[in-house]
Amino acid sequence: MVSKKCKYAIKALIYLAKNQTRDSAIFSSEIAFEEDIPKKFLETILRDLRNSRILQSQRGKTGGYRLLKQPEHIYLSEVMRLMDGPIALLPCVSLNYYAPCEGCNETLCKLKTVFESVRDETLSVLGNTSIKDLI
Amino acid sequence: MVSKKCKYAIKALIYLAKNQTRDSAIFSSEIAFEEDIPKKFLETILRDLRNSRILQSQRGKTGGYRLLKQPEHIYLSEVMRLMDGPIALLPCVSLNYYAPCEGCNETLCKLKTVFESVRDETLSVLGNTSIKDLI
DNA sequence: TTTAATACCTATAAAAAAGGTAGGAATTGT
DNA sequence: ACAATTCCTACCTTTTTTATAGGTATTAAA
Repeated sequence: MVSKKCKYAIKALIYLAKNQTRDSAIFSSEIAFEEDIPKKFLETILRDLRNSRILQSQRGKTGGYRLLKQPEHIYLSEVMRLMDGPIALLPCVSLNYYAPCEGCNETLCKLKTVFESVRDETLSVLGNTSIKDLI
Repeated sequence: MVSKKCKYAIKALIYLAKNQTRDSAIFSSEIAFEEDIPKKFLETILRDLRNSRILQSQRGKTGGYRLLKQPEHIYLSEVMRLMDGPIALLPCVSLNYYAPCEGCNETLCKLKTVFESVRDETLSVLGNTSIKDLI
């Protein structure tokens, strides 16, 4: 399941994308109020998005957040990986968070090929859907 | 991610399928030992599988477990739903565990259609892979 | 230079879920 | 009667999720 944190991140990104044309940066408090997201929780989410160069931030009295990447280049797969970790359902088939299965012969394990298929099908959707598509 | 509980269930089912031809039922202790699954934990898993008519059990000294459904009719989607709940990544697109999204207009929400696609693609794999396919 | 409003940072905490155990009751073939 | 099993309820521990508290650093404007 997609976590609340991840849903909040997507909502915030959509909000920022819709209000991109504004002159000033957008306060986290505004996003929190408009999208009904706990303020302090949202701050940690926006910081993560800034750290991975999806947003840029400005400090001080007239500070706030802006998109750094354009909405059409922010894919759901990227946001979900950032917030929730792997897309894959097994660590041993994860592209970005690979970890070996304990006590399972990967060359013989037939589960592996099944969950590689699931991963590929899932990524073909999430890797082709951007924030722009959600507006 | 698939939980350990679910992996244990799949392993146990594969073990039972491989040893189907035996005269006697198979002890949970044997499965636990052979597949390296905590014994007491496995008992609760086998009970769930029996309650949903995938296994049948026999009590007493010569008791044990047997498959009730044939391996080719036990699909991963069924086992995963039983162990981990919904396949879908959002409650509002779950076929078997539907729950409305709070504070999200479902008719307008574009996330919904995206995650319906993910669900359908995932089910097309998991709903067509049986325990027999994993042996 | 003060002030006020913001982003930023670290630590903490409450709630839920995952993973597993304990102890014994009920059942059944020998 | 006995031994070995399934079955059942309750509990426990650790990890993850979902936040909150309290303050520091930064910046524009008064």
